Amino acid sequence: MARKEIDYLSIPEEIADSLCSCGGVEGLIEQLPPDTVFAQMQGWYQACADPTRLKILSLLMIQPLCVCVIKAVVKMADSKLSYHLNILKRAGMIEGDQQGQWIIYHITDQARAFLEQERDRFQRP
Amino acid sequence: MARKEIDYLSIPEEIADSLCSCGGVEGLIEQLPPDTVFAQMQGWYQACADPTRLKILSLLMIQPLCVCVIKAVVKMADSKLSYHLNILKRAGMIEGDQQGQWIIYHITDQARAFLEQERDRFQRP
DNA sequence: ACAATATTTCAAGTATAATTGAAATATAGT
DNA sequence: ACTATATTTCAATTATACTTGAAATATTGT
Repeated sequence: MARKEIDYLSIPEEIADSLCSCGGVEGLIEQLPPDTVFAQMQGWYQACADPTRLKILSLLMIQPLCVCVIKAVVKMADSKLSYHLNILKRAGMIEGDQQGQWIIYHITDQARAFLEQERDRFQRP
Repeated sequence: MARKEIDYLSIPEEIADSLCSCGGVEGLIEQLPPDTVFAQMQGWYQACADPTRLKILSLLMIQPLCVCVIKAVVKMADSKLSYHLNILKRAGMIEGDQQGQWIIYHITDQARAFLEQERDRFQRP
């Protein structure tokens, strides 16, 4: 029955063979995680898909910082920086605590673990 | 000298202290990777920032597949699928080999390593 | 050479994300 | 209460990414 399904697709033999042994197209689909997982992952990577935000995360790996210091490093308008901070916050990558007049951002454990893993992949030739 | 720099920013004491001991704003900047690294990372995560593309990668983790089988799984128009395949290809996450009439895509080692790491982070509650 | 299938490319339209500058909020010090 | 500083929010614009359908390319079999 999986065979029928594969036949009418007309595909190369090698692919057909291994496809058969994993249940055809239906078998492949069953092996995939549910779409909710892809949606979650997409959100996380989207938050990382910006050089400014990656720099901010990298910065907060060093130590927690208030917005004005982050701003002094990344050199951009307040509102722009705030926009990016908010995206990182919504993604669960940073958290901010009001301390007097200032808001001090720190990186979350999740994000720190992720970036430590990723550091090796991107910072070694 | 780092002290002066920090003073005129007006920041909370705790931050100022640790900032001082790491060379002020200049010290922070020096600890960051060069911008080229952030650009590279950005490209990679951007390629991952789409549920369709994540599904395709997930699929190719199982076995190499021709476009028509991928299409049977993700259920979308040829041109749309081709667009996403091209993005993954440009990012160095998949490669395609013409085999007769078909093009068979496989995931690259880099992408496989990345997704194996990431699987743990997203597939365990 | 021709027809059929697989895949990509292109141009136009639509949707989403990023930037900008002004206005709003919050806190601290006077 | 008033001023100054820090940060965020908002609405409008601009830029980028995604989608669509038609046309182009490439390969195979006749």
